[in-house]
Amino acid sequence: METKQQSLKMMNGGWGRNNLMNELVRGKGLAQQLKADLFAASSAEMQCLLTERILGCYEKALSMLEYRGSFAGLSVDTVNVSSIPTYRKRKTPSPRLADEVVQVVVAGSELDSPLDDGHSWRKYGQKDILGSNFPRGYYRCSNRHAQGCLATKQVQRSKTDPTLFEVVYRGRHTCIQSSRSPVRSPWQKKIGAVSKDAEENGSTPHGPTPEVPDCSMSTVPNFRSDLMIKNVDNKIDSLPCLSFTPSPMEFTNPFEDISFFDSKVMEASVPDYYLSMPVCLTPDSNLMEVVSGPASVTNSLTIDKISFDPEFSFETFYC
DNA sequence: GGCATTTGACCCAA
DNA sequence: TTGGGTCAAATGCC
Repeated sequence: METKQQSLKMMNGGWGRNNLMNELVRGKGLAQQLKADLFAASSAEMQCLLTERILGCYEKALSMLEYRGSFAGLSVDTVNVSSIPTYRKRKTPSPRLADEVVQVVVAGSELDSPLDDGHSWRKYGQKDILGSNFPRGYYRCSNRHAQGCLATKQVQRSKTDPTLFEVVYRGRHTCIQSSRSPVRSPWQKKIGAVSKDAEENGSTPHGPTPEVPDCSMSTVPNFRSDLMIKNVDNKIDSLPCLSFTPSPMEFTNPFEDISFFDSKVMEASVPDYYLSMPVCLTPDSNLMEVVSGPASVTNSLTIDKISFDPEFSFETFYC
Protein backbone atom coordinates (compact mmCIF):
# COMPACT_ATOMS: atom_id res chain seq x y z
CA MET A 1 0.00 0.00 0.00
CA GLU A 2 1.27 3.45 -0.82
CA THR A 3 2.23 5.85 1.91
CA LYS A 4 0.84 9.35 1.98
CA GLN A 5 4.13 10.77 0.83
CA GLN A 6 4.29 8.41 -2.08
CA SER A 7 0.75 9.26 -3.02
CA LEU A 8 1.58 12.92 -2.92
CA LYS A 9 4.50 12.34 -5.21
CA MET A 10 2.20 10.56 -7.59
CA MET A 11 0.35 13.79 -8.16
CA ASN A 12 3.47 15.50 -9.26
CA GLY A 13 5.13 15.10 -12.61
CA GLY A 14 6.07 11.52 -13.31
CA TRP A 15 3.89 10.23 -10.50
CA GLY A 16 0.81 11.76 -11.95
CA ARG A 17 -1.37 10.96 -14.89
CA ASN A 18 1.26 9.07 -16.86
CA ASN A 19 2.00 6.68 -14.07
CA LEU A 20 -1.65 6.15 -13.41
CA MET A 21 -2.06 5.19 -17.04
CA ASN A 22 1.01 3.00 -16.86
CA GLU A 23 -0.37 1.12 -13.88
CA LEU A 24 -3.67 0.52 -15.59
CA VAL A 25 -2.00 -0.62 -18.80
CA ARG A 26 0.32 -2.85 -16.83
CA GLY A 27 -2.60 -4.37 -14.96
CA LYS A 28 -4.35 -5.03 -18.21
CA GLY A 29 -1.28 -6.73 -19.60
CA LEU A 30 -0.92 -8.90 -16.54
CA ALA A 31 -4.58 -9.88 -16.73
CA GLN A 32 -4.10 -10.91 -20.34
CA GLN A 33 -1.04 -12.90 -19.32
CA LEU A 34 -3.01 -14.59 -16.58
CA LYS A 35 -5.76 -15.42 -19.04
CA ALA A 36 -3.21 -17.04 -21.36
CA ASP A 37 -1.66 -18.76 -18.41
CA LEU A 38 -4.95 -20.22 -17.30
CA PHE A 39 -5.48 -21.65 -20.75
CA ALA A 40 -1.96 -23.08 -20.67
CA ALA A 41 -2.74 -24.68 -17.30
CA SER A 42 0.46 -23.49 -15.67
CA SER A 43 1.28 -23.85 -11.99
CA ALA A 44 -1.02 -22.49 -9.33
CA GLU A 45 1.97 -20.62 -7.92
CA MET A 46 2.44 -18.70 -11.13
CA GLN A 47 -1.25 -17.89 -11.35
CA CYS A 48 -1.26 -16.67 -7.75
CA LEU A 49 1.74 -14.44 -8.45
CA LEU A 50 0.05 -12.92 -11.47
CA THR A 51 -3.17 -12.20 -9.63
CA GLU A 52 -1.24 -10.52 -6.84
CA ARG A 53 0.59 -8.32 -9.29
CA ILE A 54 -2.64 -7.41 -11.03
CA LEU A 55 -4.25 -6.47 -7.75
CA GLY A 56 -1.20 -4.43 -6.85
CA CYS A 57 -1.46 -2.44 -10.06
CA TYR A 58 -5.09 -1.57 -9.53
CA GLU A 59 -4.54 -0.80 -5.87
CA LYS A 60 -1.80 1.62 -6.77
CA ALA A 61 -3.90 3.22 -9.51
CA LEU A 62 -6.86 3.55 -7.19
CA SER A 63 -4.75 5.15 -4.50
CA MET A 64 -3.64 7.74 -7.04
CA LEU A 65 -7.23 8.53 -7.91
CA GLU A 66 -8.26 8.59 -4.29
CA TYR A 67 -5.58 11.06 -3.33
CA ARG A 68 -6.43 13.35 -6.18
CA GLY A 69 -9.99 13.31 -5.05
CA SER A 70 -9.21 14.07 -1.45
CA PHE A 71 -7.05 17.01 -2.31
CA ALA A 72 -9.62 18.41 -4.65
CA GLY A 73 -11.57 19.46 -1.61
CA LEU A 74 -14.58 21.57 -2.28
CA SER A 75 -14.31 21.68 -6.00
CA VAL A 76 -14.02 18.08 -6.90
CA ASP A 77 -16.58 18.37 -9.63
CA THR A 78 -14.03 18.17 -12.38
CA VAL A 79 -12.48 15.03 -10.94
CA ASN A 80 -14.39 11.92 -11.74
CA VAL A 81 -13.69 9.85 -8.66
CA SER A 82 -15.94 7.20 -7.25
CA SER A 83 -15.22 8.29 -3.71
CA ILE A 84 -16.90 11.65 -4.20
CA PRO A 85 -20.04 11.87 -2.09
CA THR A 86 -23.15 11.36 -4.15
CA TYR A 87 -24.78 14.52 -2.84
CA ARG A 88 -22.35 16.66 -4.82
CA LYS A 89 -24.55 16.97 -7.83
CA ARG A 90 -24.42 20.43 -9.21
CA LYS A 91 -21.63 21.35 -11.50
CA THR A 92 -19.47 24.35 -10.70
CA PRO A 93 -21.25 27.50 -11.87
CA SER A 94 -19.77 30.49 -13.61
CA PRO A 95 -19.17 28.76 -16.95
CA ARG A 96 -17.18 31.60 -18.42
CA LEU A 97 -14.73 31.61 -15.57
CA ALA A 98 -15.14 28.07 -14.38
CA ASP A 99 -11.49 27.33 -14.90
CA GLU A 100 -10.38 30.29 -12.87
CA VAL A 101 -10.71 28.71 -9.47
CA VAL A 102 -8.34 29.02 -6.59
CA GLN A 103 -9.03 27.26 -3.35
CA VAL A 104 -7.11 27.82 -0.17
CA VAL A 105 -7.40 26.65 3.38
CA VAL A 106 -6.52 29.25 5.94
CA ALA A 107 -7.01 29.69 9.63
CA GLY A 108 -9.08 32.60 10.81
CA SER A 109 -8.59 34.42 14.04
CA GLU A 110 -11.98 36.08 14.00
CA LEU A 111 -15.04 33.91 13.96
CA ASP A 112 -17.18 34.12 10.88
CA SER A 113 -15.22 36.94 9.41
CA PRO A 114 -14.30 36.60 5.78
CA LEU A 115 -10.61 36.90 5.31
CA ASP A 116 -9.26 40.22 4.31
CA ASP A 117 -7.56 39.53 1.03
CA GLY A 118 -7.31 43.09 -0.11
CA HIS A 119 -10.60 43.13 -1.97
CA SER A 120 -13.98 44.26 -0.79
CA TRP A 121 -16.66 41.62 -0.87
CA ARG A 122 -20.38 41.72 -0.40
CA LYS A 123 -22.16 38.76 1.06
CA TYR A 124 -25.10 37.65 -1.02
CA GLY A 125 -26.02 34.34 0.49
CA GLN A 126 -25.43 31.67 3.05
CA LYS A 127 -26.29 28.02 2.91
CA ASP A 128 -26.16 25.08 5.20
CA ILE A 129 -24.12 22.45 3.45
CA LEU A 130 -24.96 18.82 3.79
CA GLY A 131 -22.31 16.96 5.69
CA SER A 132 -20.85 20.09 7.16
CA ASN A 133 -21.53 21.56 10.56
CA PHE A 134 -20.99 25.07 9.34
CA PRO A 135 -22.79 27.13 6.71
CA ARG A 136 -21.09 28.33 3.57
CA GLY A 137 -21.01 32.03 2.91
CA TYR A 138 -21.26 33.38 -0.61
CA TYR A 139 -19.53 36.63 -1.46
CA ARG A 140 -19.22 38.63 -4.62
CA CYS A 141 -17.07 41.59 -5.43
CA SER A 142 -18.53 44.87 -4.16
CA ASN A 143 -17.84 46.38 -7.57
CA ARG A 144 -20.03 43.86 -9.35
CA HIS A 145 -22.62 46.42 -10.31
CA ALA A 146 -20.39 49.45 -10.55
CA GLN A 147 -17.67 47.85 -12.65
CA GLY A 148 -19.15 44.52 -13.65
CA CYS A 149 -16.57 42.58 -11.74
CA LEU A 150 -17.62 38.91 -11.63
CA ALA A 151 -15.23 37.67 -8.99
CA THR A 152 -16.85 35.64 -6.24
CA LYS A 153 -15.68 33.67 -3.30
CA GLN A 154 -17.11 31.08 -0.95
CA VAL A 155 -16.06 30.85 2.66
CA GLN A 156 -16.73 27.84 4.81
CA ARG A 157 -15.32 26.50 7.99
CA SER A 158 -13.58 23.20 7.63
CA LYS A 159 -15.61 20.37 9.02
CA THR A 160 -12.46 18.62 10.13
CA ASP A 161 -10.91 21.63 11.80
CA PRO A 162 -13.31 24.50 12.66
CA THR A 163 -10.40 26.87 13.09
CA LEU A 164 -9.73 26.62 9.39
CA PHE A 165 -11.57 28.41 6.61
CA GLU A 166 -11.91 26.88 3.20
CA VAL A 167 -12.02 29.75 0.76
CA VAL A 168 -12.81 29.22 -2.89
CA TYR A 169 -12.19 32.09 -5.26
CA ARG A 170 -13.92 32.05 -8.61
CA GLY A 171 -13.30 34.34 -11.48
CA ARG A 172 -10.91 37.19 -11.85
CA HIS A 173 -11.23 40.70 -10.52
CA THR A 174 -11.74 43.13 -13.35
CA CYS A 175 -12.47 46.03 -11.06
CA ILE A 176 -10.28 48.76 -9.67
CA GLN A 177 -10.54 48.75 -5.91
CA SER A 178 -9.39 52.29 -5.35
CA SER A 179 -10.77 52.69 -1.85
CA ARG A 180 -9.05 49.66 -0.41
CA SER A 181 -5.88 49.37 -2.34
CA PRO A 182 -3.20 49.31 -1.34
CA VAL A 183 -4.19 47.80 1.95
CA ARG A 184 -1.72 47.64 4.71
CA SER A 185 -1.90 44.44 6.61
CA PRO A 186 -1.43 44.15 10.34
CA TRP A 187 1.90 42.70 9.49
CA GLN A 188 2.66 45.68 7.32
CA LYS A 189 1.26 48.03 9.92
CA LYS A 190 3.43 46.38 12.48
CA ILE A 191 6.49 46.97 10.44
CA GLY A 192 5.37 50.53 9.84
CA ALA A 193 4.69 51.07 13.52
CA VAL A 194 8.04 49.71 14.46
CA SER A 195 9.67 51.97 11.98
CA LYS A 196 7.72 54.91 13.28
CA ASP A 197 8.71 54.12 16.81
CA ALA A 198 12.23 53.81 15.71
CA GLU A 199 12.00 57.19 14.05
CA GLU A 200 10.45 58.74 17.12
CA ASN A 201 13.16 57.25 19.24
CA GLY A 202 15.67 58.42 16.76
CA SER A 203 17.03 54.94 16.50
CA THR A 204 17.24 53.41 13.11
CA PRO A 205 20.16 51.13 13.61
CA HIS A 206 19.44 49.00 10.59
CA GLY A 207 19.13 51.69 8.02
CA PRO A 208 15.95 52.79 6.25
CA THR A 209 12.51 51.39 6.88
CA PRO A 210 12.28 47.92 5.37
CA GLU A 211 10.33 47.85 2.20
CA VAL A 212 7.09 45.99 2.43
CA PRO A 213 6.33 43.83 -0.56
CA ASP A 214 3.63 45.43 -2.62
CA CYS A 215 1.14 42.91 -3.90
CA SER A 216 -1.44 45.42 -4.98
CA MET A 217 -0.90 44.67 -8.63
CA SER A 218 -2.18 41.16 -8.28
CA THR A 219 -5.72 40.46 -9.28
CA VAL A 220 -7.09 37.47 -7.42
CA PRO A 221 -6.48 36.11 -5.02
CA ASN A 222 -4.17 38.55 -3.40
CA PHE A 223 -3.96 37.29 0.11
CA ARG A 224 -2.48 39.65 2.52
CA SER A 225 -3.00 41.19 5.89
CA ASP A 226 -4.05 38.77 8.56
CA LEU A 227 -4.15 35.52 6.69
CA MET A 228 -3.13 32.70 8.93
CA ILE A 229 -1.95 29.40 7.66
CA LYS A 230 -2.17 26.50 10.01
CA ASN A 231 0.29 23.67 9.87
CA VAL A 232 -0.03 20.05 10.73
CA ASP A 233 1.32 20.62 14.20
CA ASN A 234 -1.67 22.84 14.91
CA LYS A 235 0.62 25.80 15.14
CA ILE A 236 -0.63 28.90 13.42
CA ASP A 237 1.84 30.81 11.37
CA SER A 238 1.16 34.23 10.04
CA LEU A 239 1.25 34.62 6.32
CA PRO A 240 1.67 38.26 5.49
CA CYS A 241 1.41 37.90 1.77
CA LEU A 242 0.42 35.03 -0.39
CA SER A 243 -0.24 36.09 -3.90
CA PHE A 244 -0.97 34.39 -7.15
CA THR A 245 0.34 36.77 -9.71
CA PRO A 246 -1.04 36.43 -13.21
CA SER A 247 1.82 35.58 -15.46
CA PRO A 248 0.92 33.31 -18.35
CA MET A 249 4.43 33.27 -19.74
CA GLU A 250 6.13 30.86 -17.44
CA PHE A 251 5.66 28.46 -14.61
CA THR A 252 7.86 29.30 -11.75
CA ASN A 253 8.13 26.91 -8.91
CA PRO A 254 9.21 29.25 -6.15
CA PHE A 255 10.05 26.40 -3.83
CA GLU A 256 12.41 24.42 -5.94
CA ASP A 257 15.43 25.60 -4.00
CA ILE A 258 13.93 24.95 -0.63
CA SER A 259 15.41 22.13 1.36
CA PHE A 260 12.99 19.42 2.31
CA PHE A 261 13.51 17.68 5.57
CA ASP A 262 10.35 18.06 7.52
CA SER A 263 6.98 16.37 7.49
CA LYS A 264 4.96 19.24 6.17
CA VAL A 265 2.75 19.11 3.17
CA MET A 266 2.17 21.66 0.55
CA GLU A 267 0.08 21.67 -2.54
CA ALA A 268 -0.94 24.37 -4.90
CA SER A 269 -3.04 23.90 -7.96
CA VAL A 270 -3.78 26.98 -9.90
CA PRO A 271 -5.41 28.02 -13.15
CA ASP A 272 -3.20 28.64 -16.12
CA TYR A 273 -2.94 32.34 -15.63
CA TYR A 274 -1.69 31.84 -12.11
CA LEU A 275 1.19 29.70 -13.18
CA SER A 276 3.69 32.04 -11.70
CA MET A 277 3.24 32.00 -7.97
CA PRO A 278 5.45 34.22 -5.94
CA VAL A 279 4.65 33.35 -2.36
CA CYS A 280 5.59 35.58 0.48
CA LEU A 281 6.15 34.06 3.86
CA THR A 282 7.42 35.28 7.13
CA PRO A 283 10.87 34.04 7.97
CA ASP A 284 9.47 32.05 10.87
CA SER A 285 6.75 30.40 8.83
CA ASN A 286 7.66 26.81 8.39
CA LEU A 287 4.61 25.69 6.62
CA MET A 288 2.02 26.87 4.24
CA GLU A 289 -0.67 24.40 3.56
CA VAL A 290 -2.50 25.38 0.47
CA VAL A 291 -5.16 23.28 -1.01
CA SER A 292 -6.64 24.50 -4.20
CA GLY A 293 -9.25 23.43 -6.64
CA PRO A 294 -8.81 20.85 -9.31
CA ALA A 295 -9.65 23.18 -12.14
CA SER A 296 -6.24 22.58 -13.52
CA VAL A 297 -4.99 19.50 -11.83
CA THR A 298 -2.27 19.16 -14.39
CA ASN A 299 -0.76 22.33 -13.04
CA SER A 300 -0.52 20.94 -9.56
CA LEU A 301 2.53 21.84 -7.65
CA THR A 302 2.94 19.30 -4.92
CA ILE A 303 5.68 19.40 -2.42
CA ASP A 304 5.82 17.11 0.52
CA LYS A 305 8.23 17.20 3.40
CA ILE A 306 8.78 20.88 3.24
CA SER A 307 10.38 23.25 5.60
CA PHE A 308 12.47 26.28 5.19
CA ASP A 309 16.12 26.62 5.82
CA PRO A 310 16.84 29.36 8.36
CA GLU A 311 19.16 30.90 5.83
CA PHE A 312 16.48 30.91 3.19
CA SER A 313 15.76 34.32 1.75
CA PHE A 314 12.05 34.98 1.50
CA GLU A 315 12.64 38.23 -0.27
CA THR A 316 13.14 36.16 -3.36
CA PHE A 317 9.43 35.57 -3.46
CA TYR A 318 8.24 39.05 -2.79
CA CYS A 319 5.96 40.38 -5.42
C1' DG B 1 -30.86 57.47 3.60
C1' DG B 2 -27.55 54.47 1.93
C1' DC B 3 -25.24 50.38 2.26
C1' DA B 4 -24.35 45.70 3.97
C1' DT B 5 -26.14 41.55 5.91
C1' DT B 6 -29.65 38.07 6.74
C1' DT B 7 -32.67 34.64 5.26
C1' DG B 8 -36.39 32.30 2.96
C1' DA B 9 -37.62 31.30 -1.71
C1' DC B 10 -36.49 30.07 -6.16
C1' DC B 11 -33.75 27.95 -9.96
C1' DC B 12 -31.33 24.30 -11.92
C1' DA B 13 -28.23 20.42 -12.59
C1' DA B 14 -27.68 15.69 -11.40
C1' DT C 1 -36.29 14.74 -5.76
C1' DT C 2 -32.36 16.77 -3.75
C1' DG C 3 -28.74 19.93 -2.73
C1' DG C 4 -25.96 23.89 -4.08
C1' DG C 5 -26.04 28.57 -5.86
C1' DT C 6 -28.43 32.85 -6.40
C1' DC C 7 -32.05 36.28 -5.83
C1' DA C 8 -34.39 39.72 -3.45
C1' DA C 9 -37.19 41.48 0.31
C1' DA C 10 -36.56 42.44 5.09
C1' DT C 11 -33.69 44.05 8.53
C1' DG C 12 -29.85 46.27 10.81
C1' DC C 13 -26.12 49.46 11.18
C1' DC C 14 -23.68 53.79 10.53
